[in-house]
Amino acid sequence: MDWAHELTTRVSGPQVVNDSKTPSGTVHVGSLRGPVILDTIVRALRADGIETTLLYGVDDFDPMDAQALLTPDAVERYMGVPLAHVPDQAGDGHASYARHHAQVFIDTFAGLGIHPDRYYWMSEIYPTGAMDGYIRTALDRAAQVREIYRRVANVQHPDAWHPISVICERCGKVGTTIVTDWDGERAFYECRPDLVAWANGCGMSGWVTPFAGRAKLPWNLEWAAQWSLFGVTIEPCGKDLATAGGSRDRADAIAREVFEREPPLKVPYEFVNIGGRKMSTSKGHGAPAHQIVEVVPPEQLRLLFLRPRPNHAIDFDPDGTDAIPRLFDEFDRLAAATAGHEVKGELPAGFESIFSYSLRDAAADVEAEAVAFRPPFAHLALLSQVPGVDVAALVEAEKGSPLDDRERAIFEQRLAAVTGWLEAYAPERARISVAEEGLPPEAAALDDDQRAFLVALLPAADQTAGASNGEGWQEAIFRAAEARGLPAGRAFQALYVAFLGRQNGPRAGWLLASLDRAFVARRLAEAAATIDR
RNA sequence: GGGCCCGUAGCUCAAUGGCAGAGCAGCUGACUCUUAAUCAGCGGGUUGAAGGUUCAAGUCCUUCCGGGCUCACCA
Repeated sequence: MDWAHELTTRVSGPQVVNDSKTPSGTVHVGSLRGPVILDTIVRALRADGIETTLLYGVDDFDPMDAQALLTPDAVERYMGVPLAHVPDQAGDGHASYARHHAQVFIDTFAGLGIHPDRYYWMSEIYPTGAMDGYIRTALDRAAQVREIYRRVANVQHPDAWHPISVICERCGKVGTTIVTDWDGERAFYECRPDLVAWANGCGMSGWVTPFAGRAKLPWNLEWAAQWSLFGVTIEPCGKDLATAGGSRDRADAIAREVFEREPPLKVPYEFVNIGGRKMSTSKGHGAPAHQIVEVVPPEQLRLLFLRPRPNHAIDFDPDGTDAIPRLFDEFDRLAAATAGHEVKGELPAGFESIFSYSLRDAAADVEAEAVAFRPPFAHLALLSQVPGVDVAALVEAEKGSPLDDRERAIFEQRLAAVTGWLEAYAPERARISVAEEGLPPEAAALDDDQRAFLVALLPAADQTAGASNGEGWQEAIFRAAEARGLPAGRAFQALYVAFLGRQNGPRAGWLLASLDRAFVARRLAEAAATIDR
């Protein structure tokens, strides 16, 4: 967490933190690292008393370029059109395609406790004329812009190329137009059928005044213009943009040389890998991104993203591993430490900050959150697998007092996470299943004392006089073990082996209480009778 | 080809240039009511390799090996 506070020592005066995103498709979990870093920086700045504004841009004036997300009949008409001018394909009431997809990530951010002071929409900014000064400067200095592209990015545009994309007056596309002349007030553009492979221009050409929303700066220039327009002082960016000669380098050079303003402090960050590989929903790495959000609540997801330094790639492999339970455990450990409890092992520097920045609510009472009761994930996973058990009651029993409202919310969130984890990610060893078909082969290894114990337990399975609930069974188990002089641990082990085929399991009393009584009696007798070796 | 990151215990990761450490897993033991919990203890390393700087290198420099991501049209 030191990384965020280190950052605060490198700046002075009020800060404007900015990021932006093109609302062209769905949000995947890896793309949430940037926003979490952004939000963490803002919280750290404010914690150090630095006046900070968080801006988030919606680049909805960018051309539509994702064919797969358009209905087939809309492809020819809308590919290349500004996202804000494409109708909502989902037909669920949004004003445009851009509004629909932007809403998805705005909602996702809110779910993670990320609340920019202002979302700005480029489709609204351009028509106000706010960008006109930058458009004019860029066109006046077109030769300089071309030189920067060549020098910084090794991109050679034709001499007639100008850094502006006009929105075609006839077909409305912005991705297909090229400006080849500029007379100081008007730009000459052509809407070419073959300018880009993914969209077809209509062939229109003509002179147009490229202001007030009739044209759009290319991304690198638009980025630099945003910095000047909003006075941005800090802006993180992913490694795809941060690479040498990449988008950020070009925008930096344009900011300095064309718009004559020092670019904001750059915070490059690495991506998130699944099992050491690029995140993929189709390559069998087993971690469809949207599923992770269902299983990892906001606080744990924030922790995952903000704990490592931004320039470290995160390797997160939830599939068949205990990565998710450990994430919860680490969160709980940080909570305990923040609450002032003794915890095992070393604590990272600034662990209180890591904990408080992981909380969804930036204004949360950190102390109250830290002391709130949180049932351990793995334990909950076991309890939840025993049919007929009142998990909430057991959790309250563990706590020793009723859960308050906040604790109940945490519990329910965790129970949902546990359920999702068991369904989608949990390793086999975490799953409990009763061997209903027959006695597990492992029962052959039971010794005489254990068999005697099982016999002694038989009366508890009696239809009328037997144990009636989990607690009754639990008591019967201890009594039977004591009567045979068997240590409780070995008694429980005998039961787990007989019913689950494994050395351990969830609370045995409740497990047995959940099963059919005749079945329990039969199984106890079978296991007790097994011939040893 | 350019750039970035990584390589330290079985796994995930720490270590202002100053005695290589945690968590989890593992092993051993304790436990008459949370039994995958809890408590106590143990083992585990040529820090990818080679050179260099230094009183001192996991850390800084050079080269190499390996892994990964990313850019190279647009955004």
